Amino acid sequence: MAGKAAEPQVIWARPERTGRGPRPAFTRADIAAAAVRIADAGGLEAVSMRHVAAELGCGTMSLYNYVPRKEDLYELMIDAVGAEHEIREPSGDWRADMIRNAEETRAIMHRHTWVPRLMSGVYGFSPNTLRYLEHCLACLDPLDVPYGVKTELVALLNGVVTTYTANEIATAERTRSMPWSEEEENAVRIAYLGSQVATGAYPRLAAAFMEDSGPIDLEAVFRRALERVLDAFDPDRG
Amino acid sequence: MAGKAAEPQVIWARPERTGRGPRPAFTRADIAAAAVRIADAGGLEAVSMRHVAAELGCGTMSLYNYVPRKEDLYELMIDAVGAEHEIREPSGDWRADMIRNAEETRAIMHRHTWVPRLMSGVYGFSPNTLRYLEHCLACLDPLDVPYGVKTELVALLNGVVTTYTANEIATAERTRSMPWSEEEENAVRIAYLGSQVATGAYPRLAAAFMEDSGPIDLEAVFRRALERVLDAFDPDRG
DNA sequence: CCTAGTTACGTACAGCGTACGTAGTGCGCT
DNA sequence: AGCGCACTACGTACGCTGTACGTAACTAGG
Repeated sequence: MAGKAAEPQVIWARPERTGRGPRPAFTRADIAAAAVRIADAGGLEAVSMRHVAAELGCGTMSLYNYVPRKEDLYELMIDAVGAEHEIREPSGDWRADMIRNAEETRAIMHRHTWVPRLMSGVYGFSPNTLRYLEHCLACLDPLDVPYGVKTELVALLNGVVTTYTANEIATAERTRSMPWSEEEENAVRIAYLGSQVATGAYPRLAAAFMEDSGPIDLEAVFRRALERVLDAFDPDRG
Repeated sequence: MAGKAAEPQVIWARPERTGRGPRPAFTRADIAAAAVRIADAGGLEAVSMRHVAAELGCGTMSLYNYVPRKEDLYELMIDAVGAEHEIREPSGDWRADMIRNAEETRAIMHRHTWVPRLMSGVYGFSPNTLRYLEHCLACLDPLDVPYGVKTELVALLNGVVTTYTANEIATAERTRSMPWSEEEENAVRIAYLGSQVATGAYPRLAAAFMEDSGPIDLEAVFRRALERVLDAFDPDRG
């Protein structure tokens, strides 16, 4: 009735090549790599259909043969960085393996600081995501709980990794984009926080800031959070 | 040297009114409320400076007197929904109180589905955010650990709430924006997942899907995740 | 009272996603 | 073998975005 309609919305469900017509000049991997390159160099806002097309050396609208909507380009990008996970044989120590996975995810996100911003609103079942998920479950083979619990562990851990790393990146980028130095920015921030705290409305926040006002080791904070989550699933926790 | 420069980057650090010149026609709260109204009705992509100005009944560029950059408008929006947290006297049971806080955050996000997308990349020290943080610490008064641990608990819990709710919203919106029904979408999705799983490359994912393929209770999944996180901090855990 | 700093806002510009139309190409079917 | 159709390629154009800049009106501090 309504003309076209009813193609698969999810890019992974549509075949990369149908066999009819001229050979496509690029693969999805080519396109994803170009977009990733641009995002790494100029941030997520530099990723426009025009820029990606230019990077590939083709007309802007040609891109739409491969990527029906820009949102799908994002999906390709997430999948592309997912390929950077180094899948290795599980060691038998599920805690150590999961920590390694989490640290690797964090490293990937620090390498591609736009990833966390894309994580909300992405389908989540790209080939490399599935590959990584399967790998996590393999690492959890020694843990004797139902698969339902294992998937909850993976979801929880990934969530923590994403939010923690997103925060690290956000604060880092904020200070980077400043025309002034990091010290100045921190001074302004502390001054503001101090002025708020000084009103007496936030006594516990004030106490918390008093407790440790030195420079914080983000890596250590991250590690502690991981251990906490794993503790919650460890039957042998002491 | 370079002309202007060096105004506070963070909107909360600049005063709402300086005392000089004509009385401003709106407050920050007015602007935030207008933006929230638009986002609730038309999604985050409907929030443009022009739309917000029109909603307020003023010229587009007048908005820039109040909000130097669009990013700051987002900041106002996050603060505005933060006001929806109902701060009530802690009960003495920190687990119950924190679960209540988390459920309330989840409810707010479901009421304003654009919140999770804005959480990455926002400053995080708006007045209402500080208020909420202070409240969480107050709820944790009965827990006898250093403030450092308490703030880590709050951060971890908020992270979990955000990612879980973001996922719920993402899948819900995906099926809503379909021209076809939810059943059809699910059929396509299951068909795709099934085709992937059928390759034999993901045996554990296959097993996990076999284990429970019925409709899942998202609320219960969320609750379990909360309990897990709280377990990790509970000295009295059995 | 004067004047500097503010509010208000119209205009303008560069860039965005993408609908649409047209031309060329090569696989699959008859 | 060759027809036809589905595909690739891409230029043009439209409506929208954020916001720099200039101008006019206004008001509080010195």
